[in-house]
Amino acid sequence: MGGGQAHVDGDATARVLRAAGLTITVPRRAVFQLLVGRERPVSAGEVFDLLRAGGSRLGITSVYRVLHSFAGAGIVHVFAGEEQRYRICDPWPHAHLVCERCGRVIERPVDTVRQWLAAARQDADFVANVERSDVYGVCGRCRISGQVSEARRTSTVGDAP
Amino acid sequence: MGGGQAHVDGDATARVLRAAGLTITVPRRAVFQLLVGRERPVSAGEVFDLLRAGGSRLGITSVYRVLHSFAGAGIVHVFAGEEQRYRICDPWPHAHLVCERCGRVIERPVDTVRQWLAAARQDADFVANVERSDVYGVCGRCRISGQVSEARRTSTVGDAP
DNA sequence: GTGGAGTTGACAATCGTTATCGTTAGCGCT
DNA sequence: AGCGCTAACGATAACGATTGTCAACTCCAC
Repeated sequence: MGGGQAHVDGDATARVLRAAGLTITVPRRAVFQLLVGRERPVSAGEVFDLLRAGGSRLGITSVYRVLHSFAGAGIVHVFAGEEQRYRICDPWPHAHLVCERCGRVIERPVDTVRQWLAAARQDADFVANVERSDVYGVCGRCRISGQVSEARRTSTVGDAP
Repeated sequence: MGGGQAHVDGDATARVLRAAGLTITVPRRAVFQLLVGRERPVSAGEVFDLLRAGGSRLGITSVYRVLHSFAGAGIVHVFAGEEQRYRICDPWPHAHLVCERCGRVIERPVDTVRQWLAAARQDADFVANVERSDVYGVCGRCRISGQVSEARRTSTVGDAP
């Protein structure tokens, strides 16, 4: 236990929040740090449970408020479903590829999907908003391992540092 | 008031339901006929309200049950969101293009989007499930008219025959 | 350190959806 | 056409996720 990369990103969190135009508060730091590094989106309830388990006193109402402020500032993406799930996302334009097996999300720059844009426009006179369109499928990891897990339904602890 | 094409499709409805392996009941006929021909998905609440306005005594519970049976049989597609919305869809493999302006849904055969499949697979080692991935964007009609309506949020009466 | 605006926390209310259960109706069979 | 079994229905209550309210509390500029 020497030099310590313990909470080195404490300031990085502040930097992200400030850049997003949000004031820096304890709840926002807590939620952001819980979200950072996770591949799978988590629900508000999961955020609440995980924070409580970690000793936080944050209320469920505040969890929702914080997540909304993040979504409004564009630093998290909201995934629709029976319950909404949240995940930190990059500031630049990108598409979301959601694995149906393991639930993890892959972000790819919009440039990559220009072919789809072109095809849709030509075929259906439709200009796709790739950033808003979550694409479901199977990621390379799961295709290889052929696993069966349900994902997006089971708890998702143990995916972030 | 002559020959009458009044309820000519009464039997067509029955044919669809039977082909889907569902028994034919009054509530299922009513919901199906309300859904048929609509470009925009409707919520369970809207189905309920519209049917009630039309004199039906169908309960909200039954609306959900009927919609679920339709979804299970594959004759409607469920659109995720704050509230779920339902729309009749074709039996063959297809992608859904959802207009963010007017809310209408365009179906395109899967073949059309093979390019996207290929691009995603090569770039992210990801095999897209095009049938499950609703793509949001702006349809040709709205791009031309440049209208501002909210859609998917306002009531959607007056879109089906 | 102080003040004011923005944020938080607890509680209650709301909304969409599902479970329960007694009643009813579809439909194969006679 | 009538009978009976099973599936479907309707009303009500329950449920879970999300939002509204409002007093107490922080963040941060001064």
